[in-house]
Amino acid sequence: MEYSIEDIRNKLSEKGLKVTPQRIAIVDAIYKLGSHPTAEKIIEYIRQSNPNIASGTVYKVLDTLIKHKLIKRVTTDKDVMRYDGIMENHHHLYCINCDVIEDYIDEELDTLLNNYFKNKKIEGFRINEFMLQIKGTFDKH
Amino acid sequence: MEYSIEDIRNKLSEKGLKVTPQRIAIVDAIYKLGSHPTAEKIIEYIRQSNPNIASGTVYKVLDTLIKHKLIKRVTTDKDVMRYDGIMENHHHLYCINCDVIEDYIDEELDTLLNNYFKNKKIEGFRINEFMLQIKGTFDKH
DNA sequence: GTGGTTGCAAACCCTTTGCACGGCA
DNA sequence: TGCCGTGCAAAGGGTTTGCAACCAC
Repeated sequence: MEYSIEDIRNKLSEKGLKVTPQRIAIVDAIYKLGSHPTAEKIIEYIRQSNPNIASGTVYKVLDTLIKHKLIKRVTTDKDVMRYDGIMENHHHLYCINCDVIEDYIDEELDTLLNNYFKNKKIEGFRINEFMLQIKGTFDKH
Repeated sequence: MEYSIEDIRNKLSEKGLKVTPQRIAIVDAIYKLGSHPTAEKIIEYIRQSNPNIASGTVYKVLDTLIKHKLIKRVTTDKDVMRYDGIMENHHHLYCINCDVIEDYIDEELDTLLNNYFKNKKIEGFRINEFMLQIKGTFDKH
């Protein structure tokens, strides 16, 4: 992903959020870490350059970012939360053996699903978005 | 879902698990409660008829049932775990406003996805199964 | 200036663990 | 009888909360 700190500042102020060093560092960490980090990984990364950040702050900022749709939570069946900086609709590959989660972007698939549900309504339910979870194994493991 | 206690006893012993009242009660609770209950809901339900069951026991049994593929964990972006007694491949409808999760069974969709990924391989990844998460709102809410 | 943010530490809550007792095979 | 499963209570660990100090705007 290509981005600059200035981009992050802009994203924050567009949402009416105060631009603080902590918030910049957290968004930056999520982008840099890439692989759907846990809060712990984010804290660990930020403390390299900013040892004084409080973990409570990180959790609060993550919540704020989610509320303002700057990041998403990744759904898993584990009890630690993971975060995702990509806001465009996309899908995920889950490894059965380890806890790697990779992004899967496939516009052809999106079209297929959109067309399918354009005709096939689900009674009593209004669809907002969908996300395919693909479980399997990475060859490299 | 149609089932009897005898069915549950059979499922347990088929997997080589000892048939205990607690295990029967837990599987029965998941089937009866239906709507992807949390551990807390399961405990609450069972205590109506069996007030002495320990919560530790419930968690241990749930783990055992998952390991032996009698139930599944439902993936969410919340920090409480939820459980699902349906083992056949199926999808889920997630309500954006509340925490209702409903099953969505659609064989036509399964066929569509299977055919799509029969041709379109994902490089470096071997697909085991997929599950579509459909987010939106229920009219009734 | 002032209201939103941060740091800190304690509280929370769901889940896990250890161990002795109990009950299914 | 042997061993797996249960109850109990304590520990664990990720996340949330309260409050005073701070700092973007």
